Amino acid sequence: MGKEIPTRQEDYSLWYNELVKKADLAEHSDVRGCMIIKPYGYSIWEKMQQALDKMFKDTGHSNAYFPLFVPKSLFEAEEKNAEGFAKECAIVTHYRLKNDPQRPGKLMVDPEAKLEEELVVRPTSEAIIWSTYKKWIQSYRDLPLLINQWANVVRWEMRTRLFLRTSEFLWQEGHTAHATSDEAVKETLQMLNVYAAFAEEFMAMPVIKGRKSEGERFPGAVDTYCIEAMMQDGKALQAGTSHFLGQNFAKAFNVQFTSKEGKLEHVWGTSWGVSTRLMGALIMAHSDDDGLILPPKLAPIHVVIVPIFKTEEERKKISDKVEQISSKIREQGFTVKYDNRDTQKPGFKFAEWELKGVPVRIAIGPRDLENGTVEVARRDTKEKKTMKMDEVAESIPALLNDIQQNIYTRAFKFRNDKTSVVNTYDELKKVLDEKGGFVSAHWDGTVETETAIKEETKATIRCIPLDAIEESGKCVYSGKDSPRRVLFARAY
RNA sequence: CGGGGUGUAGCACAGUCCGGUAGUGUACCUGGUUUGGGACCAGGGGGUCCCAGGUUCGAAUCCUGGCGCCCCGACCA
Repeated sequence: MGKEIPTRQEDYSLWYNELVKKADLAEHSDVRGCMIIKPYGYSIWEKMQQALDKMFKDTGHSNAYFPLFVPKSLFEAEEKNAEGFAKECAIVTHYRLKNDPQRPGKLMVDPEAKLEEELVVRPTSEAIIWSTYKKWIQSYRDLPLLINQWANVVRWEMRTRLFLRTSEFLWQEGHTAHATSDEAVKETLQMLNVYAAFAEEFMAMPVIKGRKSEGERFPGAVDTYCIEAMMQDGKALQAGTSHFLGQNFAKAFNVQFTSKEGKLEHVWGTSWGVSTRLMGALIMAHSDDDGLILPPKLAPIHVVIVPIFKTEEERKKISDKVEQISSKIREQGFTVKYDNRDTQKPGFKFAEWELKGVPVRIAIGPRDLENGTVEVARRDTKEKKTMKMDEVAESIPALLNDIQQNIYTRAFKFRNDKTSVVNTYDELKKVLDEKGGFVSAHWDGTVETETAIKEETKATIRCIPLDAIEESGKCVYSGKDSPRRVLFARAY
């Protein structure tokens, strides 16, 4: 990229778009607000999927798939949910096109093929899934029902941004049903913890676990929990949510079961999801002015090997050595890319793989052949060192581990630096304007105060941290009593 | 939907005020020299100048009307 990470919001947006494009991750589609995820970008998403999917299975969940279309009447059943999404729904009204008599060779919607009932393209699947759960659940023996779906959803947002907010996006949505409220709450928190663990261990991105305020709650949920991350421009990003639905959907869709005691009761629900937005989080959490930096645990390519050669003979000699090194690295469970293209120069390749965020690069040239060495460069610090050729392969696991740790620590420090504690409204405004980041402040717990602060400062309550200390204070806005601090930030 | 910007080669842009039939960089192709941090030289291919209509001998350029995209806002579990 060759530029400093910009601080102005507008410049940061352009910088972000350029990075996404140059690192070969994704591009805007000609289709309104949609995104084309390119093979390299998709391979990172696949790594995320694999890691998450394993965590879901380890906690007892199974995958299933439900329809893309939700009949409008089903969609309406849970009123708050329907209302919350109504403004951003794509709707199918017809099922056929026909030749346009006015314009030869063109097609038009066949007015005779109007659907009796419109189909909503799912913005989320609660409705279609709970209408199915009604059929699947009769007895406490059918519970808990622990299901996850990998799918695409459509939300017709006013304004879109690559990965962070697109009209169509890929995600996973878990939907569970339980016999008791306690069990459902436990599930909600368990999945929140799964998300936090994924963000921290795999994405090397520290997150704050918390509960959403009433104003930010998922429509139809009793309680919404989230993980919040801090991006390098000082804005917060909601990286995942887990909802305790109470009996709202069970009642809306009449999902009842007979308990051990023989009583008919409504089940208790949860839903939780993360999306390709995590890709945006990954990019904005770690990139530098040379491009993307990938945590080794999500990198599709762990090590890239670049040969430096003048003659065909040299290339062959290097290739033989590379063969030995890369097979030793692969044996340890890592992926190696040998970039032996003779169409690009080494310097070009160095820059290209750095842009794509490959954690480790090994360069081998004639000088190394002579000395029995290689040059090893790490992406996170751009540090280079010369190593013995026959020792490099076994040093890789520790190096990758170190990179994973280092970028986590770096992001953690950054977030801490960007977290402020304030006690007055003036301080809150000042910090938001000058420093950004999370601001910890007392809040009286009312929607009115939250809305007023949002309107005046553009900052929202990101969450009420789960580990917030109980301390009595005065709301920075209203001066009323507050039992604990909450986190404010401007957010994506 | 408001404010601002923009639409010309795959990409990034100049040319538009002042009308004369399209250019630069990069990428691409060919040949040669190169190769330890984004190579160099020479040659070459590539365009409905967003769309529609109008003015004019002649429109990328002027006029009218559409549309798209970008950034900021509004919106955003």
